[in-house]
Amino acid sequence: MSNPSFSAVVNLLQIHSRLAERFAGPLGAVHGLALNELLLLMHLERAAGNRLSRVDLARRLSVSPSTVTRMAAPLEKLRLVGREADARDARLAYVVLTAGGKRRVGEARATLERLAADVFKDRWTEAEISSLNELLARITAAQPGDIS
Amino acid sequence: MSNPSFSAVVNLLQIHSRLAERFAGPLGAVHGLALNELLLLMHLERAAGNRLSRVDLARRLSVSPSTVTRMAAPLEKLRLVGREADARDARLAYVVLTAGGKRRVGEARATLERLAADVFKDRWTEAEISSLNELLARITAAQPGDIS
DNA sequence: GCAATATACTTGCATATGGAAACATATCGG
DNA sequence: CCGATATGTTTCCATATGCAAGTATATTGC
Repeated sequence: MSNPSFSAVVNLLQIHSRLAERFAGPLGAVHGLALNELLLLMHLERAAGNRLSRVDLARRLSVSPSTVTRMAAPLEKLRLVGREADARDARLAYVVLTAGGKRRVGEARATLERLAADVFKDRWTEAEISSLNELLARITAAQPGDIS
Repeated sequence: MSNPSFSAVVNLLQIHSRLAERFAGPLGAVHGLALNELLLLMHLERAAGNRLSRVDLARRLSVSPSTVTRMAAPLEKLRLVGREADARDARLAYVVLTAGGKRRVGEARATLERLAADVFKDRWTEAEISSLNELLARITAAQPGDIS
């Protein structure tokens, strides 16, 4: 195809579908987490004080605030996250990573790292993977909250 | 992060969410199509005879067969696709692109090309975009039915 | 200080999707 | 040829998600 921007975007969309499909099984079976739940926990892991407000999480995950509310509920039930209020602003309901949540996200990230490595297992050099990563990082650059 | 495979995969997942969010509005408003519907139509556009069976479409889109069945229904109602039987195998129900479907996918693809160009509008050289595209294409390489 | 507006969160509703089951048809092994 | 198995499609059910509306709190303009 003669339009690299278009091809790149279409390839990216297709790769996502395949990876999500491929990762869902292992992450669910081994750690009881959906891929989006793991990303949520990883954002908390990176955040100052291991906590973020729901709208902040929504922005970082590119989902709606209502989705964050509903994603957080079962994670809270599992004691992987907790809820904290803000002393100054009573509207805020922070999602906080618990000790158990830290442990779990560490384990699940290890699995995701292995799955990610499998993606490039064949016919990829370290330099190529790094090159791809840097190009992708340029797209996410403007985004708040980097967990990569 | 010291693990490029992992970073690349995480970046890729995040970019997808952002792009899907960003593309959904224009595609829906201008062409009345969801992003996944456009991808389905693009697969038909590329396929021999502009037609594919439902399981084949499911594989190419990385969705379940039931999803294809339900995605095809409204597109058929809009006369963008039709249904054809196979002379040899009565189980198959091909999804076929109609003349109207060809027109629509052409228009919508033009919009997606513009949206894709916007992604790289700032701080990207042609060479960088091509480089990214080639690296992404290597991940999709093993996949049947390239529409990029 | 108060009304108007903005922001954070939650809930109700509609839609999208995967998996299992049901069904039809095809293929295979004998 | 026939039973067993495999494949393609659809439907049922459960889950995930966005949007709009509702509620609570904060900020802003006067």
